[in-house]
Amino acid sequence: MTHSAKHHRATGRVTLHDVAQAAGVSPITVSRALRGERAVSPLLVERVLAASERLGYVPDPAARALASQRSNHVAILIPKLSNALFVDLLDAAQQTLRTAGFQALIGVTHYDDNQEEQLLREQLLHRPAGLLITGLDHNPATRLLMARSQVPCVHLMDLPPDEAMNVEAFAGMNEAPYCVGFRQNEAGAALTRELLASGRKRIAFAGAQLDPRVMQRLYGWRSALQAAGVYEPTLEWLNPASSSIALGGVMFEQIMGQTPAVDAIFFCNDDLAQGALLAALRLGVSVPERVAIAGFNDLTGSDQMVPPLTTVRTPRAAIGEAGAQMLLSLMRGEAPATRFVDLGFEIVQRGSS
Amino acid sequence: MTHSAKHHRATGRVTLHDVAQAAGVSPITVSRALRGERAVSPLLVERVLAASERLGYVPDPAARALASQRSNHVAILIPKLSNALFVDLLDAAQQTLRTAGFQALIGVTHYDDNQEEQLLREQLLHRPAGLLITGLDHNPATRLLMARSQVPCVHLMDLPPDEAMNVEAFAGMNEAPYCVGFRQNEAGAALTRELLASGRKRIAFAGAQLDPRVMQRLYGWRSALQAAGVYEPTLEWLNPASSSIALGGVMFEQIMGQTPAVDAIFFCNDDLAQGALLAALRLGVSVPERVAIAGFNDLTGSDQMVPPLTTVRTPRAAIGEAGAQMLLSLMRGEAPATRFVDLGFEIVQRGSS
DNA sequence: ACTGCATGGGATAGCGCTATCCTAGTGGAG
DNA sequence: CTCCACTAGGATAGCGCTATCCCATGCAGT
Repeated sequence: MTHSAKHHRATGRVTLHDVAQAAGVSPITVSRALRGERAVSPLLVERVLAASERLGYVPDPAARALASQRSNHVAILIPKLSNALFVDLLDAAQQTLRTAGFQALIGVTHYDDNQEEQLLREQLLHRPAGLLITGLDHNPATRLLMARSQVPCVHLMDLPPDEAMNVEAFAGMNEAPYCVGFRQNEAGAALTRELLASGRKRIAFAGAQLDPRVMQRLYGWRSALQAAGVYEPTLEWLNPASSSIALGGVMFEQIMGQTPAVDAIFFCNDDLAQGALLAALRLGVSVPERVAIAGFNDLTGSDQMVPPLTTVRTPRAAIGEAGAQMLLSLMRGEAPATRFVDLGFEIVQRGSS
Repeated sequence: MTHSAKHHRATGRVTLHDVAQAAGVSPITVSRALRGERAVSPLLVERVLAASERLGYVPDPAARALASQRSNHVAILIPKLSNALFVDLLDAAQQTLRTAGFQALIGVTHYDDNQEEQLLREQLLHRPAGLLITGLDHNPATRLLMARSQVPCVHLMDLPPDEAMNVEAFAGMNEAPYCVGFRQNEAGAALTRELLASGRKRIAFAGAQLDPRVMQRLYGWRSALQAAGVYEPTLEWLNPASSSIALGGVMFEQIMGQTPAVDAIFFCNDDLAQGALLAALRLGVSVPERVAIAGFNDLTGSDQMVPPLTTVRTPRAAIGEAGAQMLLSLMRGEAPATRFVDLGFEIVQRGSS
């Protein structure tokens, strides 16, 4: 067996070695030229690129991961796929990452802290180059995993509440997290103020799932009502079950049955509100005359409802994209100008209020 | 530096070596014991498992992939995340695979053959252990990639049309594909027959997206109408745009405006049908008196519509799970009893027809 | 001329695992 | 008693890449 025969790998794959031979340089130079690591003379870079192109060389992710202790995977953790919100988030993030050459590893936590921890543990085995995770609150074990793994991480959807923006609030952590989202509480308050401005006095809040973002919206609603002096605990309707169109109908009936004086209902998610509108149709309750209905997120179909649903348009796709972009820059070792990106929200006034 | 110091890896990771030393066996024996490959004496297996447990050993997927040329990834290709159908499929498949220790790599093709090919190419670099792909028709380059990669593959949602079940139809391929799905054309025909049985005579078909599955439903509808002798080409309404609630409304108006004699409309997907029901409410067209509406897939909310939507319940979650299970058995090297798994469908008669 | 040091290239040594071949020990058939 | 499969373990050699150290060169400072 000659020396050159040694380079005919059994797998038939075109390797760095092959490219190096073809370009007349050493393998490490090929590696550096292709990755843009360290300085390589332009002449050699060109020869390497040409050879690589000619042979159809594609780096092996597994070998890279093993040698460098870093893969081209990015772990994405979201709570549920049954909520269109997270699907949009995932879609945008995944798309952005792929364009930059990264593969998304998705994990669905089902709003379960232990599952989240378990998923993170599994995904960290793949030495992901980055991590996108929904929300800011995770159990201590999860936080420890994230910190110890040294994997750059961006939190999506949530921003820390204003009062926590100061340094002390992150005393427990080494450094403040990177977040892309919007202020859920402000959005909740803004929508509530809008309802108040239109003359509604007894505005109920109907929440399901009760994740931290729903609770933030609740706090926003509560503060707006309190500011107007019309807050009452009986206006809070919280149901830990999963948010769905069907549940919206059920909650609507419940609220109308038990609190007839209510003149508006703010549902924490559009699917609930859509279910409420359909239930109203079924029951012959006129919206918005008898009661105004408002939702959150401006999901598909909300503009088509009868009447069209007043809601808050949330920039979930933009959050997915911007979050991915921020992660990409972190993975390049850059320090983003700001740790908190607030993409805002928009009140969409429609016929239901 | 002593010999034993050699085993203190820089990364701090617990390796096969560490477990081997702790168990007093060779690394390869640990590898075999943990994987269940070849026979290892029960005594040693126990010692290895104990040591592995004690040290908290977790195999490195990248090293495994490099050495074995096979990763624990499974590539999943679906057309869109904006259609709840595929999200449900993905959710179930991903869940099932994860339980078996596999990581899903998702790829969204956007119904684009070239994107599909490109995505497959990228995912094959990761040497996935298996592949789940939506549909049966792919461009030749994609088929070639699949064939050459030797990666076990299961096709979801579609089944080959009956007449193609014989061997000749797969003459071009080495072997027939593995499929888990249901007969889209039969479902289309069955729903149409149901509408006919309820006395409807002029049943329009409204299709969007026009992927192969929609076309199959169209053929089913067409054959049922032809069998009843009431087929007319003007009853076909095909729109290549993406299926959505809004589009359903638009198509409804269009159909009612241009073909007043229509007494039923079969929409190829529930989102269209939901949009149509909402449009009917807005326009004051009474359903089902003036016109019956039927959809397909029984998506979320269809049962909550006013009136509730008649539709076809399709077993998409079951398809995702069964497809993943079939793939798992293929990856274990087993030969499933049958290449085609038909999970059927169910007509759901509701108020809209 | 000598030192200092930045620059661009390569040799070497793994990353952590598995495929493959090899060997020593077994037990039954002839 | 020999021979031969057959079993259970191990030694060896990579998989394809990158981290790390090393060396040759060139050029400014004294």
